[in-house]
Order: sequence, then C-alpha cells, then structure tokens
Amino acid sequence: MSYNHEQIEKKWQQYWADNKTFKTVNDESKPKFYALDMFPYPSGVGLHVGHPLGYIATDILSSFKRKQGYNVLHPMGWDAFGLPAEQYALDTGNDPAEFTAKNIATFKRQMNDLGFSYDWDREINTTDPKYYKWTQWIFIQLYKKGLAYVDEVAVNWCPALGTVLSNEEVIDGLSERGNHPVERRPMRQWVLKITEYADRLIEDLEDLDWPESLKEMQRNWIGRSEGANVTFQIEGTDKDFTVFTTRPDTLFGATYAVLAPEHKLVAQITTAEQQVAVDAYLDKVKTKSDLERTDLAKEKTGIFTGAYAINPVNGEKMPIWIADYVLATYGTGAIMAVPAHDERDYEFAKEFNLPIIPVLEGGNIEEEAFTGDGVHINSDFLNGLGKEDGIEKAIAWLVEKGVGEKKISYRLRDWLFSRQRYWGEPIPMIHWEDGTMTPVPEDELPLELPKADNIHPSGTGESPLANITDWVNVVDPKTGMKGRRETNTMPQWAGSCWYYLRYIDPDNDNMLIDPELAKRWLPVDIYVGGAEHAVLHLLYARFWHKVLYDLGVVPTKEPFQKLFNQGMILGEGHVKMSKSLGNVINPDDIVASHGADTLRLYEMFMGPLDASKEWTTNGVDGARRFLDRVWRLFMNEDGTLSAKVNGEEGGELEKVYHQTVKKVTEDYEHMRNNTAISQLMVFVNEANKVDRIPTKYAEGVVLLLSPIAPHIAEEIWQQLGHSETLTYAAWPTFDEAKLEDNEIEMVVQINGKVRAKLKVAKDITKDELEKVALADEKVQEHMAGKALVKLIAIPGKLVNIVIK
RNA sequence: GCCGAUGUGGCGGAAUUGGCAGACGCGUGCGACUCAAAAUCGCAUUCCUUUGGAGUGCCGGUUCGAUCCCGGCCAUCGGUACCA
Repeated sequence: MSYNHEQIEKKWQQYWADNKTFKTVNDESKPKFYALDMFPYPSGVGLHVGHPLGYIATDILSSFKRKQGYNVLHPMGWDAFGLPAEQYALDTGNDPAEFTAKNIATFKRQMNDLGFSYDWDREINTTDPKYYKWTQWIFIQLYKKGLAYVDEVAVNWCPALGTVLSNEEVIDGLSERGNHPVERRPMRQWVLKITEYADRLIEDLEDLDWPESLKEMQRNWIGRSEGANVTFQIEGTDKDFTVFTTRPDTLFGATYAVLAPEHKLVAQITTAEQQVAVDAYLDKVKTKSDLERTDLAKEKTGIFTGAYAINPVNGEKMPIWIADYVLATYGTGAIMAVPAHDERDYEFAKEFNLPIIPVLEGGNIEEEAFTGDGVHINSDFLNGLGKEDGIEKAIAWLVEKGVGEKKISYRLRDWLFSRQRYWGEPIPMIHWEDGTMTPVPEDELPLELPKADNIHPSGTGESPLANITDWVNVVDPKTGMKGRRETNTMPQWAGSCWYYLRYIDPDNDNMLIDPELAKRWLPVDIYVGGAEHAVLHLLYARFWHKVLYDLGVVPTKEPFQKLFNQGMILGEGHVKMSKSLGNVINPDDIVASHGADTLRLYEMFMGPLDASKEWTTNGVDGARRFLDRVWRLFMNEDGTLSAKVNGEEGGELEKVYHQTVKKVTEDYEHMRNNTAISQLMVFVNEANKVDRIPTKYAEGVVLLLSPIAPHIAEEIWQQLGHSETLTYAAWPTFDEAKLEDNEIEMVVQINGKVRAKLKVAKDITKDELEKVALADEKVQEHMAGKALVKLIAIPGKLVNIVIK
C-alpha cells in the first residue's frame, strides 16, 4: 500500500504555516548558520525542475543544522526588476508591477508546495520601495566616495526603436525585436569604479571556501597584469602617446606602433597622403561587430597613418599604424609592436612586410614568433640579461629618462551601471539648471518609481521616465532653482548585490542593517547557485560588500564564506530542457503525481549536486518506490504505527543503524546527498528483513530522512507518538564502537589478485595475520611450487603475497 | 588557441592519505503471490572463448598493489578570447 502524498503534504504544509515553524528567532545561545540560495527572477512561466535543485540542497542543510542545535537563517526573496516584465508591459500595456506580483505569487505557491522551510517573514522583493530605498542609499554612498561617475560610453543604439539595447537583444547587428539596424553610439552613462577594488577582489579570494575553478575564473576575469607604460614621441611634432606593455625589456625589438582605431590621436597625426586610406579603414571597422573584429578575424588588417614614432631606447623611427586588433578599452589603446616575440604582432608584420628584429635568444623568427624565455640580444644595456632582470632594468632606465613607469593593467573594466529602462531602481540624482548635480537627500528616499500608463521609449535615448514630466522636473524649495531628475535606472544586478544583508534585518526603516545583527549573522555560511553567475553577480556583490565594509556597515570583508555551484538538470537524451523541444518538466506535475517528497528525493538522488544530470521518468518512479517502502516498513495499512516497531535498541539492526547515522550525517555536512540516500536505502533494505525495529532506530531513521522528505517524516514521527514537529528534534548520534564486529573479513591477494578471504579478529597483529594468510588452503594451492618474494600484511586492510 | 572540468556495466552513479572496482537506484531476466494482470516480495545481472582470463577513454611510468599519483594522447562539456 502506498501512502497518500496529497493528503499528508497538504496537512504538514498547513501545520508549518499555522505554527510559523520555520520562523527564525535570533537565539544567541546557539551557534548561527546562514544558508542562502541565489534568489530567482520570478518569470511568467513559473518554476522549472532545475530551479529546486539548489533550493533542496540548502533546505536539507538548514533542516539538518536546526536539528544539530544551530540557529538557522534560511530566507527567500525575489530579484524582480528586469527586462521581461518591461517587455511584457510594452507588449500588452499592463503594469509591470502587477505582472511581477502575479508571478511572485506563483513562484511562492510552487515553493510552498515543495515544502521548503523558509522564514517567509523575511521575504524580500527588490522592486519594493522599502527595499530599493536602501539600494538607492548605497548608490549615494558610492557617489559620495567617488566610486560612481558619469562617462561617455558606447552603447547599442537602435534608431528605429528609439532605444538602447542590451547585448542579448542584438543579434548579428540587428535588434531582436523588429530586426532593425543597431549602431554603437557614445552616450552619457553612470559607471561604477570597480577597478579601484581589483586588487582586493583578487587577494581576498584566498580565504574563501569556494571551488578553486571558480576562484580562477574570477582571477582571470579581473586579469591583473604587471608591466610598464612607455611614452613615445611622434617625429616632427610635440605630440606623444603612451603604450602599455608587459615586456618593456623587448623595447629594442619594437619596430612599429599600433593605435586602436578609436584612439584620439588618429585624427591628429594622419598625414595628408594617407588621409583617404585611413578614413576608408575607419569606416570599414565601424561596421564590424565586436565578433567580427575578434573571433572571426582570420587575417590582420590595418593601415599606415604616415606618421612615425621615435623609439626612446635607440632613437629609431617606428611607423605608426592603425589596426583593429588593438582595443581602445584595454591598457592605453596603443601598443608598441615587437613582432619577433609576440604572435599577433608577428602575423601583422608578416602581412604588411614590417621589420622583425629578434631581441631574445632562441626560436626562429623565420618561422614564428618566439614567446619563450631567452637571454637578451641586440639590446644594448640589456644584453645578456634574463627576462626578470631585463624587465627590471628596462623599467629603471625608463623611469630615469622620464619616458615610462611601472604600471599594472586590468582586463576588468568599470561597471556600466545605468540602463535606459523604466522597470528598475531610479538613480537618485538631480541635475540642476546651473550644471551642477546633487544626490536626492537621503531623508527623501526612497525615490519611488512613478506609476506610468505609457512606458514607451522616449526616442531620445533616455528612459521612458523622461516622458513623465511631473516626476522628472523638480524645483529646489529653498533656492527655487530648477532641476531635472536622472532618468536612467539601475541594472538588475543592483538589487541582487546586497539582498543577503536585508534578510538579516528585513524591516529596518532606519538603517540598511543593524550592526549587531550583521555581526551575528555574517558571513553567509553556504551560498548555492548556478555557475552562470561565477563572475558577474559574484564579483559585483563582493565589490559592494567591500564598499559597505569600508563604510563600517558590515563587519566582514567578504559576503559568502562558502559557495557551491549546483549543476544543471537536462532533458532525456542529455539535452537542455527548452520550450521549443517540448521537454520541460513542470514541478507542479511531479508534485501532483508523485509528491513533493519524491521530487526532492529524486533530484538529490540523481547524482552529485555539482554535476549535470539527465531527468528520467523511471528515476522518479524509483524514488517514489523507496518512500513507499519506508512507509510500509513503519506503518500499517490504516496509517497507524506497525507493531514491528517496538522495544529497546540493539538486536540485528544495531550495526547498520550506527553505520547509517554516521554516513548520513557526514554526507549531509558535505552536501553529498546522493550517497546519504543510498545509505538510507541500505538501512531500509536491512530493516525489511528483520522482525523487530527498535523504536529508537525508527525515530532516528525518520529524523535522518526528514531533511529530504519532510512531509512523510513528520507524519511517521507523529505516529511514533510525538505531538510536536520534528523540525527541532535532536539529530541522532552514533557509537563508533558499534560500527564493526569483532571479526572482520580480510582479503588475501597473490600478485595483486584477490585469491582468498579470511575471517580474522578485528585487532589481529601483523605476525598473526601473516601466519593465518599463509596457512589458508587456497593460498597454499596458488603458492605450490613458487618462491615467496615478498609479503605485505596490513591489519585492517589486506595481505598481499608476491610469488615467482 | 588558452583556461577549467569530466571520461567507470545496458543506464544514473558508488568507491580518496594508493588496498575486495561496480554500493544504491533504474532497466532487464527468472521465480513467488494471482484465475489473470498490476502492485508487492525473492533471486540474478561488468564482459569473454569460464578449472580461467580481461576490465574504470587510449598508450606508457612509479608501486607489492593504481579508478585514485606522474608523463603523453584522444573524446566530451563549460568558460573565455587578438588583453599588448
């Protein structure tokens, strides 16, 4: 007989809600544990079976820690600003706020159906003015610290739509909606100076308990490289330009220089003879997408400006070229080319017949660039030196002559923070008619997003907020000066940069977070989410946290002490689940047919949490079968407790029970939920073979199962005679002494192959073990006529006999 | 190209200071129960030419002993890119 999941799951969900079972009350007498999920964007399609994978894992950990006596914080909320709601509003004329609220209600209902143990009293929503009041407050602090500034940045401008598009809205140079041409156009944008924190963002990775591969990705993304800036005079003028190089020691091999097409000097230095050719080249580059300039470019392109630079070390003339392989956004937007020792410069020099002078020994410049380490040649005062010494001496020389300095460059760029959208946090700044700019006074926050009937693009590149005149225009009540509000809004990243702080103190109107509570709960003990957020979200959140640390708002340098990336759930055939393939599994269907406990169990049993796994219907059936077995083990058909469950501990199940408690406890601790489940299956298989299950073992196993399958566990727990929820029951313990018998089985190998198995005393000595092994009949058989070469006997492990 | 990860039965996956390869589940086969079927229970299930042999992507190395450590290669997945 199977249990009735619909009835039992509803019953306990109701009980938990009525009793506020999972409400987190600050309890200083207990150690704290903060388990956090990456909160979702509440889309219109609801939860997908991939979403709960991580949520189940943190829920298990939370449940486990509560029973181990921790004061657990396990909240959930909504990252609810974002493009889809705005697009929906544009398409249908509905209010994005209403649409979002509806989606949130669906997500919340689905999560509750899965039995998650969230403290909903701490629910947060990034679109709630009470929440974004503090997002805006953080922005003002960034501004006051000089970390938020306005700059002209090239964006994707679509003239036909009259709006700026994100990269993902542009496909092959055309707008995703309507296929209109898109061009790069510089516009006034807010930018956050994340580069100022680059070194700290690298250094502080050290102490974090994150996957090494993820730390490596962040380091590479920040891309710190040490080198030098070198200044080159332009022949026959008083102009100069600076290049960044990691190899100033190869300066004697620099035979030409290259400017990015966007470089400011291009217009000034191009000679009359070259003007037409240069203009043609610049035109060609403008039409190229980033992809064409980088990925797809098989051949180097470029054009000579007609101008020459002077190499400061030897006074040689170097032609100045323009090429799109040099990027305006990295370093100084200009390079010195050392074709003998750089592959890109080598290709370019070959293409345009520029001289190649080797300055490092080794390699063959007839065939390819030599990028290895070698002794310097053709380099005057650097000759004979190795790489390290050469760099050091070259920089010293540059500094002495006043033409260069040591310099560190980052691949990381400052964070483009404004969006020309309606559905985002308004940036709380006012531009005054006298040209000055001030933040909205902090006591006037939140600066609420105005209700709008029409959120169509302004057409000027400004956000739809520009159309709402009584919101945009302001007058200073003291001076009478007129002003205009900033119409840009913040990107979706903003709200998700600090939400983990607000859960700690969600209703505080006076400050972002109470410092005492921050001290109590930070850092987050476990943060689980998808690997797609490996760089951007995790880097932005770390950046804001560090700024808040500098402001004294938070007491820790880092927000997330431990991080875990869950894998993906794929459709059958190991393909992504997608609407177009029609293979999307809706958790609601599984909850209805098999129950939430089954879904939770199955998702955890599929394989390691961090792996990509394939969804199979047979697997779900198997998970349900196990819960049915559990139910039948403890319960009668009428839902009362089986008579098998009785009496004192001990008996046939003693060993397997203690093994199970040990293994499951250790596995939960390390989020190895798949193997914890197999151990529970082993116990259930054993328990089915015996006539009596000691009551204490039954209770223990129900507790061990409860983090994964909380509803069925509560129901059995109640039938075991408990009137209270098992949420805060004490976690079962095990006794090391009961894990093993006095007699253990040991293996005898001959030449590495298992030939015999022996039953021996647990504490057998090495000598005795050798004797017993050699005396064994099968061993004797194999050894007949052979000479003993070596005998390895390790009590508790094995015996290996080497013969010849 | 570079960086990272992974590779184990028919399938998902177990096995870590180097010590019995294949736990647990799925599937399959056989049996019990049943008028019959489903459900349930029990047994079996890496492969082969089976007194034995081979086997954790492939080739080699270290070791008494390698899924695990080292070197080389192949494949798949993810990230990323003229970063000077």
